[in-house]
Amino acid sequence: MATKKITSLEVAKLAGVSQSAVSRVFTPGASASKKTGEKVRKAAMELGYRPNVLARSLITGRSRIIGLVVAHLDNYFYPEALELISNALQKKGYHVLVFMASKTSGNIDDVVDEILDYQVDGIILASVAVSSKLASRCNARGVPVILFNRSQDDDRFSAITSDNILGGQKVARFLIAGGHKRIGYIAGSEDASTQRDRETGFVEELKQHGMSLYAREVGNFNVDEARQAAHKMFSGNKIPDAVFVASDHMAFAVMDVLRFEIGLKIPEQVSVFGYDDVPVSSWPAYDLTTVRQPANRMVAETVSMILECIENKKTKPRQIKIDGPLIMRGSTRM
Amino acid sequence: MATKKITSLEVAKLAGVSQSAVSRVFTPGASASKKTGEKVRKAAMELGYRPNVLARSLITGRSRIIGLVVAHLDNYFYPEALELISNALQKKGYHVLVFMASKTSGNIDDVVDEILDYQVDGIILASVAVSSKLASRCNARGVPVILFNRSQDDDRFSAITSDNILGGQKVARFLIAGGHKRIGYIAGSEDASTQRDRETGFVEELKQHGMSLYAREVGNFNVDEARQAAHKMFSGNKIPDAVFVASDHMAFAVMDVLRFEIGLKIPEQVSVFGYDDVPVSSWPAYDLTTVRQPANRMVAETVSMILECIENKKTKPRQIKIDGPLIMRGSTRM
DNA sequence: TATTATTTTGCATACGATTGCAAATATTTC
DNA sequence: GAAATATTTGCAATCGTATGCAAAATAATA
Repeated sequence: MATKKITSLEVAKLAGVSQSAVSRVFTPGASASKKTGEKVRKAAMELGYRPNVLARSLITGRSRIIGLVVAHLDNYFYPEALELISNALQKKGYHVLVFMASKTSGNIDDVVDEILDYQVDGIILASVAVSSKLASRCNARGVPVILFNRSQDDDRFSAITSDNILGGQKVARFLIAGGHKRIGYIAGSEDASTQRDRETGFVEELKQHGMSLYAREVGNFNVDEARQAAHKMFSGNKIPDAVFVASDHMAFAVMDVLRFEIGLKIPEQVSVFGYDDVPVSSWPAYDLTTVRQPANRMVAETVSMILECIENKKTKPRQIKIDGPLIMRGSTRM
Repeated sequence: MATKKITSLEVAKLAGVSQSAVSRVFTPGASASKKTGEKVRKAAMELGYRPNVLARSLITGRSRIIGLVVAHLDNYFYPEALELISNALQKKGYHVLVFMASKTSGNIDDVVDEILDYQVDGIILASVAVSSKLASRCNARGVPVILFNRSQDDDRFSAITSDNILGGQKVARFLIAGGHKRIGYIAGSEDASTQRDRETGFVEELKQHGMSLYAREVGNFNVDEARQAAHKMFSGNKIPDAVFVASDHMAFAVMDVLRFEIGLKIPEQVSVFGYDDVPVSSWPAYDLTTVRQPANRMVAETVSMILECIENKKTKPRQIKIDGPLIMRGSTRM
């Protein structure tokens, strides 16, 4: 097998120019005459030459790689986000190095270290929390970090989320307007900002109307735990007439338990409200009323923010909240 | 902002050794005395030094990056596979650079060129077909390419799939044994090997029993088209009593149409059979009988295969088919 | 202790590109 | 056509690390 590497030097020889000329032809914005441009391009084509991105990165200090840490790929909000992020970055000439945080959840810091080893130009953390040690390490290296769908008090990071507090409020208003009197809540992971904000907005709006949570269980953004939570919440004789579930993904499990195990009619006996608006929510089998997290806008903000930080190192971190609409479907009565 | 890069040279100075010593300490299998090892590690820790993977790759010629091209992330088989692949490779010290093929479907070749620019050690193509031009380009560079969940006649690639022909056969046998007389099929993309094989096995087994397809429509592995296909297949007065859908993802759409738009009972009036066994299939709302694609075993084979190819360049490409069990649930009558 | 075998270490080069600088060309202006 | 300006080009250094080679240090053997 002819595993020879084609370098710019060989192209240069064939084209009868210097190696630097070849480099310039392939470097946007460098000066090269039309004539050499053609000669070089022809020779490159002939040899199948393409610049070595790694070598280029070494000298420019920019790898055009973005590290993406993602957990919870089982929540279908994330595959969608991943696809959007990757596509958007690809369009800007960047590429995504993925790191899974799910199985290695304990040691996010190690994961980030590995990412930094690749000299990434930036890091996107999707639904992942970060230690402050790690924060300063990234800061020291001048690598911008953006939190996606998670926020954090640490103001060294930018964070893009939907407006979870407002979302929670909207859900409360909607359920109250629908005449529900016994409203339950199934929480996500207590340490997630999304969980906290959704619950805060929800509970405070209930309070505004002189109400409070009728029941509360924790599902940890996990299908099995959500299932158990539903069982607990609906096993006694004092059951809610509505339940707000902190994510669609959990809401599906809850609906299944209510319908097929407890035997309750949705929405006649219980209204179920989700959060995310993943594709499955619109499928007739669930037809779940939910709050849309506008993935495309969140991704657009994330990408433009990280590129801005890369271009201009002194960009101040910002926290962006994007409002998402209520999507009314059949799992709630009005 | 103290954006200074810590290089091996600085560590060397602090530790009072040569730069090569530092390099050796961080290169597994290189000779360094215990004493210098300690000195270097201490200095490195103090400065927060970590080797630059890119610089290392430049000289070793191995980047420890695997390029992964993936389409159809909306089919939940793939997020799962992606997670498994990434985790498995991470464990072996490799990392995954993702490329989306969905939106840029026309120009897979360009995508692969971009991948090669990063000097990846190998490429995994998930449900993506490849031109032979591209094949030879990868071959010329000595970069192994593995097809995941897709096979191809071109014997320059290894391919890992489930045993789709056998799977199709099993489905046919099961449906026949269940006493179904009018059996329909909703196909995936005609150009996908998975689609072809599933259909081939299915139809041939029907033939073995003196039967043939009662109806056939194409869903192209796409929810909307599957929906339309279901409408077409079940709109006349000659409707099937069973339908095999080439993927779970499409099968959900078909079930929704049958139940909520046509008004048929599953499985009393129609049996629905899927393929993949994605997590949603086991959810009670669908409870879909299906053929499991053993993602974990497929991934294990894929990863060990690609690592083998990387270690030993002259490994011959192989086509591996992995048998998957029938998962019997409530969407089919026996 | 002297001698040989083994490890460890530093020097210098290489990987494949980019880029500042100065020389060489090409272009414009008078 | 000569002088002044602008553009192209090649040379050489550089990015941060790995590694062959020979010298130095250490360990093993007699």
